[in-house]
Amino acid sequence: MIVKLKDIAKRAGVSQATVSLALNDSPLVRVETAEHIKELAKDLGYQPNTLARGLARRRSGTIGLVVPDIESAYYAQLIRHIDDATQRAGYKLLLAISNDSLQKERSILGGFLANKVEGVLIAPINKEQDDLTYLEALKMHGTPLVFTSAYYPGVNAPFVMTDLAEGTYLLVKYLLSSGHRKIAFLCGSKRVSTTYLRLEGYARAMQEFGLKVDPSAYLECRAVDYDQGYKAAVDIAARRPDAIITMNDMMALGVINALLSLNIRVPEDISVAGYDNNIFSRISFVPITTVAQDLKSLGRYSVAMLQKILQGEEIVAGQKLEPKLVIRQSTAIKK
Amino acid sequence: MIVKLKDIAKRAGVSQATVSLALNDSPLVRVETAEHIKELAKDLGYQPNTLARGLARRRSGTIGLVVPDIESAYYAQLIRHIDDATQRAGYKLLLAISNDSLQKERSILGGFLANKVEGVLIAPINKEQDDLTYLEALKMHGTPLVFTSAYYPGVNAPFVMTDLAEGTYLLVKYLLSSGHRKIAFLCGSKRVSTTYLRLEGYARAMQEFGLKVDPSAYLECRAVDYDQGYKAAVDIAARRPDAIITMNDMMALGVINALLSLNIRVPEDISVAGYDNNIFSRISFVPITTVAQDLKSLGRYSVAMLQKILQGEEIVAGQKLEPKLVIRQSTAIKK
DNA sequence: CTGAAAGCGCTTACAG
DNA sequence: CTGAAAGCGCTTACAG
Repeated sequence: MIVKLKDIAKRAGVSQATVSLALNDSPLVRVETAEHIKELAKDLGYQPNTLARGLARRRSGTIGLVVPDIESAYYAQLIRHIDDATQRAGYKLLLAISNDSLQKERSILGGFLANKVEGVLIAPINKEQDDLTYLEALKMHGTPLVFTSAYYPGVNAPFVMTDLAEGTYLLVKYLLSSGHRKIAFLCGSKRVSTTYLRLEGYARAMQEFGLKVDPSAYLECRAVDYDQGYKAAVDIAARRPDAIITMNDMMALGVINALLSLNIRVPEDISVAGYDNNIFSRISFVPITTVAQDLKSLGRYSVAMLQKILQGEEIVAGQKLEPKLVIRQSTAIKK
Repeated sequence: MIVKLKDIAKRAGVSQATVSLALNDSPLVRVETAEHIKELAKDLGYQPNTLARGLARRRSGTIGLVVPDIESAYYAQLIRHIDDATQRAGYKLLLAISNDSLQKERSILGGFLANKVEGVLIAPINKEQDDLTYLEALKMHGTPLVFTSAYYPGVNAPFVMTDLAEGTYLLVKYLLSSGHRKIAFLCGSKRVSTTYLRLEGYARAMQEFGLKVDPSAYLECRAVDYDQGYKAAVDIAARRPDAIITMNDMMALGVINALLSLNIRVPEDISVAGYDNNIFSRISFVPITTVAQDLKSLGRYSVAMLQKILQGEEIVAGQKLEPKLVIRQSTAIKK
C-alpha cells in the first residue's frame, strides 16, 4: 500500500496538518513531535505525492529546458551540467528536444506551461526564426525565461552564453599572428546569433592586423555538422586558404578528414580550427586547435540566473562567459 | 490570467463537469455542445493543469527513463528515440541520469515514484551491481519496469535489447573467415550482461571454427571509452594480435589512434572493430568496421513493451533485436 | 504548539 | 445529455 500523510497522522496520533508541517520543517511544530513524525515517515517509506503538493503549493518545483538536439556533444554536456545544477538547487528538470524546429519548440513550451514549470531555459534552435511571439505568451503567464548558449535577437530576455565573438577573435588573432592570412570561415546562417557574433570577432581581429575582411571568406553552411564540414572543405580546398575555421569541433573534424583524403596536409598545407573543445577535438587523428567553452559554468550560471529571477530579482542583462583558446596540432606556426 | 475549467464553464453557460467531459471527448456530451466548448477553450488558450489532472485521475501520464550517461552517443541516440516513442504514445517522458552510479539510480527511482510515473524504463549502469532489492520496491508499488539496452542479472523484469551475443558472433566469424586468428577483445567487466553476452558470441564463433578461446584474449577494461581503448591498445600492441575488437566505436577509435601513433598500420598490421555503428565509426580517419544496433527499434519496442504491460498484458520474456555487421576499412581481408 | 477546514484544479460516479 | 458533489493528496491560513 502506498502511504499518505493521513496514514502517518493516524499512526502518530496527530493531525494531518501537523505531519505536513513537521515534514516541511516548519518551526510551528515541537521538535520532538517533528522528529517522531519524520522517523515514522521514513519507516513507512513515505514519498510525498508531488502532484498533490504541486497543486496545493501552486509551485511544481520544476523547471523546463529545451535544447535543439541531444545527440550533439555540446548539448549533451550542457544538459548534464544543467541537470546537476537544477538538482542542486532543489528543482526537478523537465527536458525536451526541439529538434531544431521552431514549431516543436513552441509546442514544447505549451507543454511546459501545462506542467506548471516555474521557469524555462531555452537553448535556441540554430536556424533563422520568424515568429517568436509565443515567447511573449510565456511572460504573460509569468513564467520567466532565460536563454542559454545563445539568444534570439529581438526577444527581451536575459541570457547566459560564452562570449562567442571574443572566442573567434582570440582564435583569428592567433592564426594571424602565426602567419596565416587567408582565413576561410565555414559558418552557419548569418542571421543567427551564434554566427554573427563570431563574425564580429573575426572582423575585429582582422582589423587589428590592418587587414580587410574578404566577404568571400565566409561560407555559409546549411548545417554545422561533420558532413557539411566535409563537403565545404572539398569545395573550398582549391582556393587554398591558409586556414579554415569552423563553428564547432565536429565540423572541423569533417574538414580535416576531407583535406587528408585530398592529400592536403593538416596543418602543413592548411590549418584547421574548431570550436567548443569537446571530445571530437581530442580524438581527431590530428588533434584540433579550438576554443573552449566552459559548459559547467554555463549550466550553473543559467540555472542561477533563472533562480534569481524566480526569487524576484529583476534581471535584464545577459551574462557572457570567457572563452579560452586551446592550441593543438591542427594549426601551424608559419615562417 | 490563467484560464481554468471554471472560466470556460461560465462562458459556455454549462457546468464545469460538462466542460471536462467535452474536452476529454466523452460520448456523454452532445456533439454541438462539445464543439462549442472546445472552440471556446481554444480561444481562451486553455491548458489543462496536468498536476490537477494527474491527481484526479490517479495517473500522471508520465513514464520515467534512467540512463547511465547522456554524453555517450549511444545513449543520446537512444534517448531521442525513446522520447519520440513516448510522445507518440501520448506519454510525457521524465529523464534522469544515473551517472553509472547504482546509488544515484536508486534515488532517481524514488523520485520517479514520488512523481507518480506510470512505468519505468531502465538502461542499466555498466558496472557490477550488488543490491538491487530497491527494484523490487518498484513492483510493490505496482510500477512496471522494463530494461532497455541491457538488463541486471537476477532481476525479474522484461527487457528489450540487441542480441549482443549474436552481434559479436557475426563480427568474430567475419574476422575468422577473413583470415584473422589471434583476436583480442577489449571488454568491460565480465559480470555485466553487455560484456558476458558478447563473450558468449565470441566463444561460439571460435568454436565453430574449431578454435579454442585463449583466456588471455580478453582484456577487461575499467571503462569502455576512448581513453581506455587507447591505453589498452598500447598495452596489447606488443602481443601483435591479428585483430582487436572492442565494446563500442569510441573505444575502437581510441585503439586505432593508439596503434597509428605507434606506427602500426590499421588494418594492414592489425584489424580493429567497434560496436554500435554510431558517429564515431564514421568519422574515424580509418572508417571502422562495426556492429549496428537498431536504436530506433530499440526505443520503440521498449516503450511499446512498457505500454503493453500498462494495459494489463502479462509479459515476462525479453525481446532481442537483430544486430547487423557493418564492414568498413578498419578490418583487413588476410591471405 | 496543534487541529479542523478550506482550497489547489481537475475527474467521475451519481442523480436527474 | 447535464449538473451538483465528492474526492485525488497535499498545504496553509485560521482558531484555539
